[in-house]
Amino acid sequence: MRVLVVDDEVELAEAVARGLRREGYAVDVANDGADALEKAIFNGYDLICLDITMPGMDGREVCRSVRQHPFDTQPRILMLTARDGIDDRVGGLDDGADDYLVKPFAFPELLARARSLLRRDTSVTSAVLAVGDIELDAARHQARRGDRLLELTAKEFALLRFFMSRPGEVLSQETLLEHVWDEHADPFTNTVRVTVGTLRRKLQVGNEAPAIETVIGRGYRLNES
Amino acid sequence: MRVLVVDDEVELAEAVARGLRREGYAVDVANDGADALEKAIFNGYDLICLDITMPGMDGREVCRSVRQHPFDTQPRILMLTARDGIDDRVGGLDDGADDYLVKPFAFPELLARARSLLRRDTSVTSAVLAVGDIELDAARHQARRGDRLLELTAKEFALLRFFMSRPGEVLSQETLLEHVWDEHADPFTNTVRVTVGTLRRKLQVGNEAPAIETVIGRGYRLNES
DNA sequence: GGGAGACGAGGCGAGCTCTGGTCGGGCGGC
DNA sequence: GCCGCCCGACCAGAGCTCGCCTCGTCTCCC
Repeated sequence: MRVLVVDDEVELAEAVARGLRREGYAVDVANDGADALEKAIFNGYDLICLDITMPGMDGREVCRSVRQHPFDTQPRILMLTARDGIDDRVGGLDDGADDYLVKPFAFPELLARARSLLRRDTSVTSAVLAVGDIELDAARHQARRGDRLLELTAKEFALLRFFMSRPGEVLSQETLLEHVWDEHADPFTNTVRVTVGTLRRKLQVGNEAPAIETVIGRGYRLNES
Repeated sequence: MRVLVVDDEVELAEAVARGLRREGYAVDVANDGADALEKAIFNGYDLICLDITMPGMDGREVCRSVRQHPFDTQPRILMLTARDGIDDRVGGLDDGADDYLVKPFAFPELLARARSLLRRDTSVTSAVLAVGDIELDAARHQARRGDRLLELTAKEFALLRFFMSRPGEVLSQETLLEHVWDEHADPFTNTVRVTVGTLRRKLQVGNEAPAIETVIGRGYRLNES
């Protein structure tokens, strides 16, 4: 899971980043709003921990801009606010933040919120994903290829969802590991290959070309047709 | 779609209203129970977002009054409750609310719930909920499977009702705990598993596939057929 | 041009972890 | 007291991961 930590207090941002890295997240840091926005758009994160009060472009502005950007999947945004003034908190949610945390906060609390946001079912945001003749309903935890209902495990389902959120793109094993597996995943594992393998087999129709194809040396790609 | 937002925190109510208007709803705001009730009766809404804790006439009271009014079509009611309050959510559902949202909530989540409530054709408000051959009469506190009357405890009943309000959806243990149990529930408890287990047994017919199925790693799902 | 080695990917099966199911005891409210 | 509810403990099984082997391709060397 990729996380961006944004705070103009350099020390604090670094401390939070260290803590998150210890938990196995891939973390980048930005110290002002402009930098944050650029990184957010360029890199694409799963979660952004965003301080509200910053000189120049403040957190709320960043939040609004991020929300206007046409990501395939919008990052979750966790606002960090110094005051617990209703204005800030409400304003933040109004700007499209998913949750907020009042400073000073206990680190485990941030962790808990982060986990909960990342786990939160995308049924909230989207109904049914479709790529070619593959359909995926997150709320029902059901996927089908044509008429055939697919029996997928949780991992396979998560993997398929990730592929379907980026159809046609080549996704490296590293990227998949980062986004679909959480925390502590061993970078030398072959579990990605195995899971891609079984998913591919479950998606197979007759002896058509497989929906997920291998791009040797680069990764895998879900065909859009 | 007409929506009424009720909250004594003026700022919060306005923020929610703005967000809903951006989505194309026609939104009115009330800041106390009496005003809310009057508007509800005179204007007739499709949805009421109703804060529970208000001075004077509180949300539950408003809810009960609305439910007693002979509308052609009853509005859906989405209760907003404070996490640290002592509000009994199960009791709240008894007052006739259709769903709950715990403050602080992510705005997209409110939107999603609103959409889902407005889409839903069978709601808790109708006298009898029915999914497949399972029927549940909220007013009488009775549930039956086919001809057989089910002997359910309060918890089991509340759980079944929640499942029946979201047929086909996969509901995580966390979600169930949040909606059916109150906020003091220990997040590490296994009471959800136990209660789902007994409910499942009571719903069992011969050796058919169970009505409530387990989606490992995700949660439980009430089959629609 | 042919063969061998290296490398990357796929397949299979075993072990382990972790989730979920069940049972029984104890606590608290009516 | 009784009943419903919660909790701890134990058990079973599914699913995840890993190691090892195979297969195919590319490259380098003879």
